[in-house]
Amino acid sequence: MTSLRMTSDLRRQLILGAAKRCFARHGYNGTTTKSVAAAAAISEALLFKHFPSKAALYAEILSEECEADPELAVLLEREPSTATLVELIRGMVQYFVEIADGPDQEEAQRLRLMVTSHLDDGEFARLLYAKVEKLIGTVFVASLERAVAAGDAAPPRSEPLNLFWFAHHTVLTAALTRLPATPCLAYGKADDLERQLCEFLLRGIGLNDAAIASHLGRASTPEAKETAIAESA
Amino acid sequence: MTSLRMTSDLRRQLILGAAKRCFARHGYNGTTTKSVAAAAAISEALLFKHFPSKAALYAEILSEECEADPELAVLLEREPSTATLVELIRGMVQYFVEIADGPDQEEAQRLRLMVTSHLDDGEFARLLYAKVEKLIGTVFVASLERAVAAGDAAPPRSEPLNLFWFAHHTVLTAALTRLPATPCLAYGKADDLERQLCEFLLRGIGLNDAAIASHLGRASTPEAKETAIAESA
DNA sequence: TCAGCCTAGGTGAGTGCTTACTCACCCGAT
DNA sequence: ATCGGGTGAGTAAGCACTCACCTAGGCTGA
Repeated sequence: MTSLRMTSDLRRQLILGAAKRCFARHGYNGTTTKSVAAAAAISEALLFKHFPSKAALYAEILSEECEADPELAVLLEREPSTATLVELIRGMVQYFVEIADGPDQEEAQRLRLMVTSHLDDGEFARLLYAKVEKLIGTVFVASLERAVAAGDAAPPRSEPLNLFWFAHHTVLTAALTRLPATPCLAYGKADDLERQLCEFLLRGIGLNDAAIASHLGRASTPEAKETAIAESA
Repeated sequence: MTSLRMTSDLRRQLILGAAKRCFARHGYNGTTTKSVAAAAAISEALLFKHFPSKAALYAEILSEECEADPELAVLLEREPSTATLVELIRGMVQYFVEIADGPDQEEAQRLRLMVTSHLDDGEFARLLYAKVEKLIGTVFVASLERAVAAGDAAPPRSEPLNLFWFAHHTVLTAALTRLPATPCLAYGKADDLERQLCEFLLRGIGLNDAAIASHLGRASTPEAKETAIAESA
């Protein structure tokens, strides 16, 4: 094994990256420290110089994975409105639908960790749900209120935040079905799965068809998105 | 280890039951043949007299788990209608919501197997999805058509079957969040989570609020269900 | 009737292999 | 010369799986 010398911090990051890939693909029990060391192109001994145990390595990955997406922050800044609500759902759908065919599989790993947490004690999932709720929940609820006030949506008879979670649930499983090499569901070979999901979710949330059509019809390109944002202000 | 003598078939079933519990709770890699033997109150050697390998035991559980629910068959017999559609969704929601606090945890095990399959090669999930589609899909699509014809639902702009899967996705994750000992989401401490889910899903499918209110408002007891069925005929 | 044995349910004590983890040691740069 | 990055060769425990053996009972045949 001939590997270059490097700083401790960089090595740590390389190990974490390799371990993340391994744990996400094979789960905690299905991953061996030997395979992680091989993926990081180092010896097993060096791995244990950086992390005291396999469990500690796993725990560090989980806590690191809790950090928020920077691109999400953009949505937070937006004025609450029907357009923001639609954009929020569309962004969520897009994110989850594209998880499977992401190039680096990083988002797929996050999904795998999230799901395995549900099968375990659920602690990681609770942490992540809480973070998402703090980040997106408020924008969602405020935007829904505005949409109701503007006559774009029916007043919700449910806890508004739950509507967000229901939508989240839908796209999470949709992404899950596309995780294996051969997808679990074909969705009628739909090429516009994204649009179908958006319509379903927005209807479920309570938006009327006119609002959905007007806000969802356009804005498929970033430029168009900007236009929609400008119009909504 | 003092265990009674018994027939080979009965012993097989006891082992399968114990193994199902183990695999569902800890996954394939997390389950040891020793723990399965202990759960079945027999020696490990006897286990291997009945099943040639751990993998074969797991495979048999998966194929056995593919069998359909008998109670589902009732819904198949019903005349397609808006009421049937609502009942279908309500039944599905009820089934998934009650998974977590089922007494024997048998349904929770099925959910766990289903989800772990998605993280693996997805083969078991594909089988089960295909079976569900054959059983419920036709009734769902036919009922949705009737609902549209009756003016209860907007004509779907999506593949109708996908609407069913979207609804299925939602409740699947909802059940998943309630699988750990402490639920991953509180849903605003909702006691009427079932109703909120039904409304969200039926709206998403395209039913108008009047139809939802009239079909969902009543029929919370079996007797009322019968009434609704009779009225829908 | 009953010794004798034969079979099928059942097990304790392993087998070889893999796992997480350790330790004595190496080497290049300061 | 020393110190931190790096390793080969372990170790003890745990894994899936096996084998020689045990024992209760049913069925012979004399």
